[in-house]
Amino acid sequence: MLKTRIQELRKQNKLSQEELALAVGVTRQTITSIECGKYTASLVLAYKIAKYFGLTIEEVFDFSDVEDL
Amino acid sequence: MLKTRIQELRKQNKLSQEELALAVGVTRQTITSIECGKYTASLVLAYKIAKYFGLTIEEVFDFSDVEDL
DNA sequence: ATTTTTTGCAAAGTATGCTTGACATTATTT
DNA sequence: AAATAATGTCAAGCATACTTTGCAAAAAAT
Repeated sequence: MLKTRIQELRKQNKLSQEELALAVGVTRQTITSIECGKYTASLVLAYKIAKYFGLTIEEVFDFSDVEDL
Repeated sequence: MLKTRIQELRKQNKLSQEELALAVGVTRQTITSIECGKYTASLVLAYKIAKYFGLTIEEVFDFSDVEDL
């Protein structure tokens, strides 16, 4: 499962899960599940979250555990 | 549906769909479907494809049509 | 021109992302 | 201390990513 900086970024910006969810057009449970590692965000959702924080996808999601090509 | 530069990058590198598929660990049909816009790649697959070409996700996938936040 | 490689497509099935609704626990506020 | 806000979780269901097999057409190679 991918690690993410979402929780860290959210707290830096004093943002609740619900506010972020609303901003990127998903439900709060979706944000919770991604933060807690239940599943990986879709590409479009990953983009929306990164853009919301003014970052790239690679800056928000940690791909270091993805098996080598 | 997201536009991608996959086909363009593949041809620049003289790579068949099957070779790319093998390299990133999916089937040929998955590459075809993504190139033809049948569906959007998952986040991890998007990363693997971008990394294969030595690019970032944002350089391979075109998010300009994703609705504004 | 014939063979071989590459590509597009279709249908059925499995796996995973996301929703809805609801409840319990932990912060935070007053 | 009591009320409110924020978070984690569970289950059922829908939507979409991906697989498998197989066939047909287009492109490339011989």
